[in-house]
Amino acid sequence: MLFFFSVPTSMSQSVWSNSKMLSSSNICLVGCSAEHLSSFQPHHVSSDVSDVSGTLHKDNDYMLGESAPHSSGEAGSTLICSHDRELNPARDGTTTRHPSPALRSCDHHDWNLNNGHQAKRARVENIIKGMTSSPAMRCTEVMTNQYEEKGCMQENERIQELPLHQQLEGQYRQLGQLRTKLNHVDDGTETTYSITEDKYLTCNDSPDTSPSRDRIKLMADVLKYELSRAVSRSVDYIFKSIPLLQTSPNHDGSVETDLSLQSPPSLSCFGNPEVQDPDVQTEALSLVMQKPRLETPDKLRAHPHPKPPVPFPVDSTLQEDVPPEKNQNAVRQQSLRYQTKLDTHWSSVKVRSKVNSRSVRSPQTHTVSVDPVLLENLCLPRVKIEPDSLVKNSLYMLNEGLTTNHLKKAKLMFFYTRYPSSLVLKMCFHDVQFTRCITSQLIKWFSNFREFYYIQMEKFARHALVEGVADVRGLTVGRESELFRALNMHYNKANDFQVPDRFLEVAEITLREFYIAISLGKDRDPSWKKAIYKVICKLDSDVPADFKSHHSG
DNA sequence: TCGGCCCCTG
DNA sequence: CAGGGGCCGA
Repeated sequence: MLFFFSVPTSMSQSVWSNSKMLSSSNICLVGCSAEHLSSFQPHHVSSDVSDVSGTLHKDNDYMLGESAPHSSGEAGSTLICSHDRELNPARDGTTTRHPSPALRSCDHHDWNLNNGHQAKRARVENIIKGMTSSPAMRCTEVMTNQYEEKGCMQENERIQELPLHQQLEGQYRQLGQLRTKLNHVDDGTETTYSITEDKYLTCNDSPDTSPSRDRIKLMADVLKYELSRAVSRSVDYIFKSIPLLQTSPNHDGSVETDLSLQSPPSLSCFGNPEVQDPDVQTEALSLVMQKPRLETPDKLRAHPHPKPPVPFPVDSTLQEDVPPEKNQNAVRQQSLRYQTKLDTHWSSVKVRSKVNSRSVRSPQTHTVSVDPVLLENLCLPRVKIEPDSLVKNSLYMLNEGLTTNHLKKAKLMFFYTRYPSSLVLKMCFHDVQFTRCITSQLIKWFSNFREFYYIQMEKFARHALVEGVADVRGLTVGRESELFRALNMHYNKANDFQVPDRFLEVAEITLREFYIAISLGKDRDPSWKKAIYKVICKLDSDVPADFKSHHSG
């Protein structure tokens, strides 16, 4: 049963600060179907549905009674607000990003640096700039770097003299070559680069069309790939160049290195707080950073890169002239070096607050002082390296961060659970190494999902009131309703997932809760939504076993 | 103090 | 979607 209690406004104003006052008016919607709410008519009720005692616990006990199958109720569903187009602001995803003027500025690199050290610095600066500039800029720079590495300078210069759209065309032609090269490199391996996915391979290269969304996607994917590689090289560079850069003998004959204090200007963002706010930089890095990507022996053989353009010191044991067996050992050894260094830092990392995120000089000798906050923000999972499995599946090992597939999966999970417990998250995302960073990101995702969900609910509820919907029974959520379409577009954009009926019921309940609350004028209370959250959090369903199986997507 | 959540902002 | 601030309960 659903009970309504009359609660003075003055009480509802303070319910969250004095939660015990309303403990007797606890309204439990567990097992409450939409029909219970359907009898509600705002003009008949002078009550308050606030139950705000306690917090929105995500304990599993709110699942009780929720796993029973529910009738769809679809037959009776009516189309609510379907005539209202302005409720749904354009979110069709067709927005085309206009080519940034930055696309033209490919020529700011000074690739004529006649000295290897300067070239390295220039390269690092370009990468850092690429991390902080616009996506289009980054993409162009990455592409530029790629082709300059391949001796395509002349082609780029020719392109830059063309009108903008022709520049893009030209770059896409080059992109096609890059794509071919990447496909060749990735032959026979299952990688995370969406560039190798079929749908991107179908990208046509018709020269007379403006840049299509597929092409932008393709560019973005190349960007991701290249950024990932570049950052990987950066980490490698840091680790490998520290002794070269900063080794200074101590009085006792030991060697002390400190990147944070003496890093070269081009690497200042990794440790020099005076040049760039470390938080800003780590923020940017956290968006693009993946685990240092180790190239497999196959890749190394298939990609005999010319040495000069490689800006970062390459482990000599990984050069292409090394026999494959040795390369495997080299990969293993390099991975172990990463692991050792990362573990060294992780074990000594004490999470510090933002205001204390400056690099600190390690008091120990024989250690390297890399800002632990940087490492923390890099979302570098602790790598458990199994030597035997390393060579077999190094790519899997390197792909422990959250991917777009994980995001898609999380969105689909939202159809079942709006407030997943960390246990559920761990069960459903068991293919990722759970660090605090990963956990926080997943929680944040669901927080964002809820935010969108409740915003839609409030919007449609308010519109129903404006439209003069007098009876809450007139508020239903069917698969054809605008509200469901908006939600489905957000969480199931590809529309390739059968949304459970239960979600429609929960959505309907939520919509009615908002409608009731607004009609009662409860939205004058700044915390009026919390009562609704309290109700909705009890309506989570169990996530199907499929989500807990071994494939993430 | 910490984690979780909401809210706001970009 | 991510970052950050504020709030609250454990």
